[in-house]
Amino acid sequence: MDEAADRTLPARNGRAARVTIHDVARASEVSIATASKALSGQGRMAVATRERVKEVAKALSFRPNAIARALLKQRSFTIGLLTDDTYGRFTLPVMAGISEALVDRGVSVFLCSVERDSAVGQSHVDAMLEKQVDGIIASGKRLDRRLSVDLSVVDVPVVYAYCEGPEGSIGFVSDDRAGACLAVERLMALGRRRIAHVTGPADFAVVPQRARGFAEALARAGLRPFTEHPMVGDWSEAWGFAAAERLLADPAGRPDAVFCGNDQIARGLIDALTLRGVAVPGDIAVVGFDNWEIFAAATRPPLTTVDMNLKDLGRHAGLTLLDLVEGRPVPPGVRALPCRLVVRRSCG
Amino acid sequence: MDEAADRTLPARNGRAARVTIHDVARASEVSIATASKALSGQGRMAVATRERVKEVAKALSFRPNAIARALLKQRSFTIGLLTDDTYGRFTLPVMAGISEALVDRGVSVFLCSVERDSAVGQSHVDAMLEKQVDGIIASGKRLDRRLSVDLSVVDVPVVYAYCEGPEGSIGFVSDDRAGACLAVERLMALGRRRIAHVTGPADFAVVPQRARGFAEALARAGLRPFTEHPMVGDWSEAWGFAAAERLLADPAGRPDAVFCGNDQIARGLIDALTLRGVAVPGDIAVVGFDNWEIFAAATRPPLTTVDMNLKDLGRHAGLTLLDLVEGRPVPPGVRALPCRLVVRRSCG
DNA sequence: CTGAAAGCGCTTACAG
DNA sequence: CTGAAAGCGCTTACAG
Repeated sequence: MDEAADRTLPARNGRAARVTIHDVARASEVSIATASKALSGQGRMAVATRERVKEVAKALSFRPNAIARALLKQRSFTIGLLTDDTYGRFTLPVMAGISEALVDRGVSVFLCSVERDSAVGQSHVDAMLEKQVDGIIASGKRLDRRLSVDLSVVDVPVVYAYCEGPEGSIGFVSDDRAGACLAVERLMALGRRRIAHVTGPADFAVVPQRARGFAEALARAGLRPFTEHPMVGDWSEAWGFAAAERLLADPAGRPDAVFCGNDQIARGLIDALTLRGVAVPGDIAVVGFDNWEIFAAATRPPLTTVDMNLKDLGRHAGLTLLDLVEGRPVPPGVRALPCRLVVRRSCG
Repeated sequence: MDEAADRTLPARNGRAARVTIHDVARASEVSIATASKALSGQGRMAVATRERVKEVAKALSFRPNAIARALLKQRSFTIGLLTDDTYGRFTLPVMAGISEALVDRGVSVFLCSVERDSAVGQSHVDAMLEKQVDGIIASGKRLDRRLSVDLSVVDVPVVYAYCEGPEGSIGFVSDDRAGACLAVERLMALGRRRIAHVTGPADFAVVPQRARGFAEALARAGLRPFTEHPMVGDWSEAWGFAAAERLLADPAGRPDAVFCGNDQIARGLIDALTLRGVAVPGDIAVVGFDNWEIFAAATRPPLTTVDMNLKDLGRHAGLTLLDLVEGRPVPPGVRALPCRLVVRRSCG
């Protein structure tokens, strides 16, 4: 054993050769089959032998070669994560949730960004499949967009996270309609009755969803929206700023609250209100959507906003993919996961 | 061949069995050795045979098993990317650059976030090593912080990207001093002479670096800083806002330009100036640092700022790791990569 | 020009 | 209780 522990390892390309189960077996004076059984904890064997092998393995800093195991077991304990939003704000928490859920079960995550060019994206998917990923998670920055790569023919399980998938696939999205209800219910609970909705471009699926939650929550309370239709613009601070000015200019009177389609719009709107001497939340309460900390916390006053729980969404996607990989049945369909309201000072 | 192409593949766990080089060989009526040689493009062989094998492989959608190859070649074409900044703004472009540089060479990237808890982080590193990564890139959100895991004993090459490494390691950082010079030179070229520096906490390494660039550029032009010492606060809009008010209140007169330590500070400062009726860039020109689009482009007026070229930094780190993996010598040391100035309207 | 054999590092029935 | 053998899918000398 001592001899084994300090024998000089043969050089390999300038680096120390890895120590294999062969080395462990030799130093423990057992066969590699026995060494394997001892280390895996499987089967019955003399306790003394098992302990001895384990000690030797430790002394040699033996690290089992997962590649060899994967080849044998036809399971790599590796998944692929595709995203078309490397810079973005949405995929990041989703990724973190996926990673967190899987890394605990010994599964590692290949990250791969598929951008506009679908040929490049497809070749990345091919690379993942060659590396024998056990499954793939497709994630994106828009609920209503597909990735540019075709995953329908892939022969491993696929789960979609914050991303549109084909008919009959398994996916997770945030329940933006219900999230919008939370926001509006909060405003109403504070006594606000003249509530406007300033939001993003109507061709984003989330826009009508959030607008529906807004309208439904008001309707349940017997209220009508402050403007007949939601005020639609782009997702920018500039639009929020402009929307505020439009609202203030209306001779028909002002709203006492605004539910914004995202935090940037809310930020711009609050800035404009402040510049015009309108108190937030005193005169007009504001709620945003996204809980993008860097905006929500920096707004003056800090912004109450809807958080989509994207990390949780990622966790669900990861665990569900694991179910599929391990053969547990999962019914197809898209699950909408709940949002939560994060209360800060902008709504009183 | 036809028979092979449409034979039903044996089921494997409910899914289609993967087609192996065995299947290709059988359908092409050659040995697997020949099939391998045909597909790899290596060695001399009858052109007709090679073509036939290739066609069969295509017809069968043969996808070589990279795991088997990795086991044999002792090279996984996989690297590990560690970061302690899953949510953050810095690691993202770095990651994208790494990925981009490596994916083209057939190398896939395991993403792994190591947070506070170093025990968990270490176990992630172990998982990567068991999966036989060819090398590791450590990246972070601060140039002057180490990751919580110890990589000095790891037996694969390691490169540090926007992250502090141990003595004698190989790393890449941005040249913030030179970046600051760019900013100040621009302001001086526009005729500004009374230039202040409002920056972040002095215990961030980048703060003295940027301050040094600021001071050096001024000194070269025979100018002195508007305030004797840089104005130090935190990295927030709120601090920028407060700093503006302090500058305006000074009876000794106003600066005609401010170089800010980051874009958030610049944003807050510009907001405050605008509120007080000071024209940007007319009365006071402003330059930021980071080029965080979501701030820099949304500022009114849009912000001129220093971009650290982080994607490029990631690309360098990736390619350098590849050099090490493939045995090309790389001298140790930290390389500071150039920044670039992105000109928008805030500096005229 | 083509194929049989050995082997990468491991696990798993099966025999002794 | 322990070990010999087969095999995961591939590549690479080497022999024919």
